Amino acid sequence: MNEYLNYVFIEKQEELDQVQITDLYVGIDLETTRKYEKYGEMEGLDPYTSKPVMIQLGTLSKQYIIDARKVDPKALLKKLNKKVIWVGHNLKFEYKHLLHNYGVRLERVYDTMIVYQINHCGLDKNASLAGVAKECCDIIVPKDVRLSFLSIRDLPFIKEQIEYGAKDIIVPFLIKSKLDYLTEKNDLGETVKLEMEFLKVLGDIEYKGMAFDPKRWKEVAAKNQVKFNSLQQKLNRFVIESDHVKFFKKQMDLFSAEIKVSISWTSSRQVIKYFKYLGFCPQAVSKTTKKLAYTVDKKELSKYHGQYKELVSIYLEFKEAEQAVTTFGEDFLKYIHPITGRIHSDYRQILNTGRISSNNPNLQNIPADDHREAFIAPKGFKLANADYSGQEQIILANKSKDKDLLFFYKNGLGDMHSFVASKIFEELKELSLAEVKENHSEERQTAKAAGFAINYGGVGKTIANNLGISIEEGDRVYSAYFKAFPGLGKYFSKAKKLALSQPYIFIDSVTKRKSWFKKYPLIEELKNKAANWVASVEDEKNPHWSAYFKLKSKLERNGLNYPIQGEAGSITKKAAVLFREWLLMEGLEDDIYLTNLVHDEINAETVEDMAINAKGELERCMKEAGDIWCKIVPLNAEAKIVNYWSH
DNA sequence: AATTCTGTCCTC
DNA sequence: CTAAGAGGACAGAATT
Repeated sequence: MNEYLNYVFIEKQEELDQVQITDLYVGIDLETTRKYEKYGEMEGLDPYTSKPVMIQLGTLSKQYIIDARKVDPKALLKKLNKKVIWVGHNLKFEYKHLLHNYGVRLERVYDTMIVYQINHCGLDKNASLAGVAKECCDIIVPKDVRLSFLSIRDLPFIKEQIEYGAKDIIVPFLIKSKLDYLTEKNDLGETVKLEMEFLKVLGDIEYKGMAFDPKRWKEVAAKNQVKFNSLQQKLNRFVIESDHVKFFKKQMDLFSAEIKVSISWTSSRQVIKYFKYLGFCPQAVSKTTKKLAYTVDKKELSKYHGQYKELVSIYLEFKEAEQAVTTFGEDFLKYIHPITGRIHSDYRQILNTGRISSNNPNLQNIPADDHREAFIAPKGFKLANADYSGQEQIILANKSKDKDLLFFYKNGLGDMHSFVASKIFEELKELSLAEVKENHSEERQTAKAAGFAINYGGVGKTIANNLGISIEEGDRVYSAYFKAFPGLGKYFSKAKKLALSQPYIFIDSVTKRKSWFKKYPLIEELKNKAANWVASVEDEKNPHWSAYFKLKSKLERNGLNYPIQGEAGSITKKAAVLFREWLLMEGLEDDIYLTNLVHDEINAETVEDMAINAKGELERCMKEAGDIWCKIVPLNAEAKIVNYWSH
C-alpha cells in the first residue's frame, strides 16, 4: 500500500485554495477530537460534541491531508460536492460531521462499508475498515492511531498520524476496485444505488434525532414504577402468607423482625424454582438454545388454569410492569442528547433481509402506548406520521399473484381478515364480509393470526401456538388457508425450491438484493452424510437426517419470509429517499426533517405551516416507491398530522 | 471484575 | 424428519 502514498500536508488557507481535483471519484475521511471535556465517551463520534481536526481528500495517486483546525475546507467541499462521487468507509459518519460543521451534505457517495455489506448480506462479516481491508486486499490497517486524535487538542500532527490519514484515503480505493467486481458479479448494482442514496437519509435522521418530552416520559415511568412496586409486594405477600418458609427468612434485630422474601421476581430462574416447588411450571422449546426447558414465558403461563392462577396472573402483570420500568423507564432519559435535548438513535443499514435496525436507543420497539406520547412535536412544529397499509400482505399478493388475493385488493372488498375468514371457514362462505366482522370475530381473529403466521413461513403448529388452539385445529386452518388461496400455495412451494437451488435467497427483482445463507453448501454435505450413513446395529436410527431437515426447513422458511420482509424494507427506504429528495429540492431542509423509520412507517417533523404539504408529499413518495415494486395491486400509505408520535 | 450467554419483553 | 419471520435492551447467571 505504501507505493500509493503521495500526500500533501495542508495547514495554510492559501495552499488549500489552490487545490485542484479533477477526478470523478474522490476519497474523503475525517478525524475528530473532543470538543468538550464533560461528555465522556460520546465525544469523538458524535457531531455535536466533537470537532474535525483532520480532513483527508484525494485519490489513489494523490492525497491532501488538511489540518481542519487551521484552515476552513468549506469552500473546497462545496465546490467538489457538485461534481465528485465521494469514496469512503462508513460515510454516514463524515456526512453528519460535515453537515454539522460546514453545512455541507455529501451528495453522491460510494460507501465501501455498505457496498461490502450488500455483497456479503447474511454472512455476519466484520465490516470495519480493518476487517474489509484484510479480507478484500490482505492489507493490515492500524487502528490505534485513530484514537490518538481524540486528545490531540492543538498539538501538531506527527508523521505517523499524517500517513495514517493518507492511508485512510488509499485503502477504500483499493477495496472499491474489489467490490466493484463483486457487485457486478452478484448483479447488485441496483441495490448499491438505492443504499447509497439511503445512507444520506440515515445521516439526516441520526443527525436530527427526535424531539422528546422528558416530563411526559417521567410521568409514564412513575406510573409504571408504582405498579411495579405494588405487584412486587403482592407477590412477596403471597409467599409469606402461604408460609413457603423455604423462600423467605426473618431477619431479627433488637427491635423488629423483618421478613425478607428471597425470590427476585425479575429473575426467571428463581421464579421457575418457585413455580416448580408449587408443583407447576410450563416447559417450552427455548428460542435461543432450541431445547426443551422450563419457562415463565407469558404465552405458556397464560395457558395455566390451576390453583395458583391468581398468583400467575399477578406475576404476568408484574412482568409487564418490569420492562416498563427498566428498558422504558427512567433509565431511558440517559439517551437525551446533552446539547440538542433530542433522542438520536444509530441505525444499522444492512440487515440480513435488507431491513434496518435501530440502537442506542432502539426507536423501533418503543411500546405503542403512552410511551410514544413523549416523542413530541416541538413548539411551532407538527409531526407527520405515515405508514403503509398492509405492506407485507400487499407485497405477498403482488409476488404470489394469487388470484383470490388480487381479486380482493383490486375490488377493494373491505376487511381483509373477514375475507380470509370467509375463505377458510365453509360456514361463513355465504355471508357478507360486514357480517363476518360483526358476528364472527373469533373466526376473523383466527384468520388474522393464520395470515400473519403464514406470511412468515409458519405452519399449523405456529397458528396453534399463536392462538392457543390444538395442533389439529391449527393444521386444519393451515390447509384451509392454502385451499382458499391456491396461488399462494404454488408461490410458496416455488419460493422454497428456489431457496434450496442457490447459495442465497433472492429478495426482489427490482434491487436484485440477495441474502446469502451462512451454512451453504453445508446442507448438501448434510444430505450426503445422511444418505451415506450405514447403521452399525440393526434398527439404529439415522441421526443425520434430523440435522439435514432442520437446516433445510430453516432455509425454506427464510426463502418465504426474506423476500417479503426484504422487499418491504427496500420500499420504505426508497420512499424515504424520495421524500428527502423532495424536501432538498424545495429547499425545505430547515423546515421539514425525517426523524424515524420503523419498517413500514416513516416519521417526519415539520414546521406548522408546512404540515399539510409534508403529509401529502409523504403519502405521494410512499405510494411512488410502492409502485416501483407492486405492479398489480398498489401499495398505499396514510399519513397524519399529530402533536406526538402515534401509530 | 469484566465479558458473554440466556430468557424475556417490546416493535414491525 | 425438525422446528417454526426480523430485530435490540435489560436483568440475572454463567464463564473467564
